[in-house]
Amino acid sequence: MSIKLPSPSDPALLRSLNRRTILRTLFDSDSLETLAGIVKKTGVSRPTVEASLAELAEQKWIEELSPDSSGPGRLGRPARRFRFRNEFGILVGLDLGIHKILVKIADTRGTVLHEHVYRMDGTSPEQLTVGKILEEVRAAINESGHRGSRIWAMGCGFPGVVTAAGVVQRSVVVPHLTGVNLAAELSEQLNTVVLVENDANLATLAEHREGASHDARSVVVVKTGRRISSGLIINGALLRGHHGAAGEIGALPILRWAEAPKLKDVVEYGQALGAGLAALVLAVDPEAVVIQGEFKDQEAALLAAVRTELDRFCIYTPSVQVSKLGAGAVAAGGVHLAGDRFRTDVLGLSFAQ
Amino acid sequence: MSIKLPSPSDPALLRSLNRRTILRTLFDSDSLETLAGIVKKTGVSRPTVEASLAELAEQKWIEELSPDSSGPGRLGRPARRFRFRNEFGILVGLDLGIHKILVKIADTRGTVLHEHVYRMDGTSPEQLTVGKILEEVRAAINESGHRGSRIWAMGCGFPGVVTAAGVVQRSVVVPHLTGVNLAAELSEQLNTVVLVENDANLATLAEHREGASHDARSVVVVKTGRRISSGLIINGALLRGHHGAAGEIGALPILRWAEAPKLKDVVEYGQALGAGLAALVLAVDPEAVVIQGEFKDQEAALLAAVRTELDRFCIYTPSVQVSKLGAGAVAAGGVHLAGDRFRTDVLGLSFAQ
DNA sequence: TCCTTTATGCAAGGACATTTCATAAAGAAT
DNA sequence: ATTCTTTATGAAATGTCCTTGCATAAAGGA
Repeated sequence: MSIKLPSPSDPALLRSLNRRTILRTLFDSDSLETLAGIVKKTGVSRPTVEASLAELAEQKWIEELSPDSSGPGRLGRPARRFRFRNEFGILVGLDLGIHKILVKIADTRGTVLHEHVYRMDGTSPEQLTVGKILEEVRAAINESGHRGSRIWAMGCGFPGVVTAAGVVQRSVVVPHLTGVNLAAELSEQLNTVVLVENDANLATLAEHREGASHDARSVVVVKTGRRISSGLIINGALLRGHHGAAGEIGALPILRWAEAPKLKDVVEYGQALGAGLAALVLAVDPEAVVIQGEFKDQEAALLAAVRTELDRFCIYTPSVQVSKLGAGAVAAGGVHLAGDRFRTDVLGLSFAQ
Repeated sequence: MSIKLPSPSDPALLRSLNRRTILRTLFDSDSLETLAGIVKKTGVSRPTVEASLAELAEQKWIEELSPDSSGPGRLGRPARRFRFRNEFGILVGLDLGIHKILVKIADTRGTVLHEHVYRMDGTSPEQLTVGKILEEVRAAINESGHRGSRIWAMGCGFPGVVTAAGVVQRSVVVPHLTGVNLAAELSEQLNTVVLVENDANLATLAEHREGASHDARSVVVVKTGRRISSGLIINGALLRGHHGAAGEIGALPILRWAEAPKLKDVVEYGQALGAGLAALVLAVDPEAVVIQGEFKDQEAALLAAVRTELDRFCIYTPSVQVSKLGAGAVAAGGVHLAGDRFRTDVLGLSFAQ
């Protein structure tokens, strides 16, 4: 699936590296790029850029558009223009739960093109099967008009502990899936890379990429509700933990009593939350803390209570915010996970210094 | 200081990359390597290896030894033999405290060649100045017989919070150094890269590299004593935190009361420690927990108490051990930090897939 | 002394990248 | 309409680096 690089002993490595650089330049650029523009941006010589563009166009990664000579101050011979074909394949983000299966279809840049949801009443968790998941994913793809498109990667949020390989280790809400290799089964049927991750962790990833803590290097995200859990971003990357169980702080007594919060007690709740988080904040020293949950007009009071408590215990109190992401956070995180994989595989990581 | 790589548009990149591969092969190999052996190991063609070896020898990174034809089953023309000149420069590890300044001098592989200690009674912390530090480091280098050698990097453990750039942010034990840019001042005088890090964090690094949790991907290390603090290894790397204050869990009430533990109360102490660590273990899901401190024959009782408490709260209880590293842990961590920098700069990171 | 084995020396050939000079296509000026 | 200026493309020459393949060197064993 991933695109391999030749070894350093093969001169073809240079061509591959340059092709990547150029593809990445087009990927990163919102507007169109001209040949001469790429030469200037990358510092690579024109003949090389030209050859790479030809190869990339042949492989359908990019396409050449007709030259544009319109516009006022445009002097000289019109430049050849190119664009990244972000519709070349798709990414899938998936939120698996007992109340809904939510599927997001995105282009390779991560822009969501279509959303599809299948709702359940939550009383029959055994409805959630590999077959049902496949059915809804395929329905979503068909609705989006991408039947037959290549799926570059799929990121799935699952309510439970999942190993790095994608095997369900344990789940309180859907115990019948324990032991199932979700990643392998979905991967085989959909013929793509499937990444399965704890749902709270995926929501954390979404928070980091497009939410309140956008681009902070290290973030603690706390999900409140029936059960409290958390997720950690460390150095810009999601922390999975040794068993894939990082973030499961719901078992803590200090936080457990606060289940099912009443809005009247929001200050008390905030105090408990702050005290519970203090250990984590002191240990990790994050840049930001984000709280996910429904607080309506009590938001300010909650934040104040949490901040006060953190101030009491911590050396450095991070920024504390309430999440603005809604019910689509987990699936959005799935799209990000898939997009990360796509960029790693296809565009390559930054060059090792 | 660091060795830069040409851009991918320069064919010389290949040569640099191959030179690195070959240098790393010699660095990683304990015994001597022959030319033909390197060819087989790396897969690079012989003429290329030959050219790279010649360049590396010219730059004094490696040296050629006389061919060795002795030995029983050694048939054929004797191979040319090469070795990495691990004495080409040195690494320095430093432990700065109010009771001692400990300096470790190591070769570029991280093997400690010499230790030097300057003891203080702890009552006059203002003794610890940049000038005094320099004096002891220079004394250590001279004693080790490496006067004039190039220092590739120095890693310093400091009792306080230090920014990533090396500026002392706060320190309870040596408050007079607050605001001092330790890294910059030492770097200028010693003409080398200086990395300053919290001392507990450096001890954590040492624990990860040569201690009880050797090579675990994620580790929580707890330092007990007058003041409790911790360090985290995440994905094999030390967690600094946004302000460089990661691990300062000593401010927690649940842990604070346990200061100055009496050995009689070791079970009670272990329970408090386990309860305090539970939040961290649940959040991070580490592979191992290591406890540093003096417990003598009470060790087993302490471990049992901590484990019991962790079992009560956690989903997955990590392995819990007591540290075997002694008073030299911080300086050892400094050597590792310096060694990491050396390997990154000189040998390069693994090639980005 | 000759054969086998292991290793080095050297030349030929191919892939890439860069620089340089010539040509093409547009707007602006005469 | 023609010419000039600007911007961009086309194509050839040159050099670096790597690999393959053949010849040579240096050891032990028969």
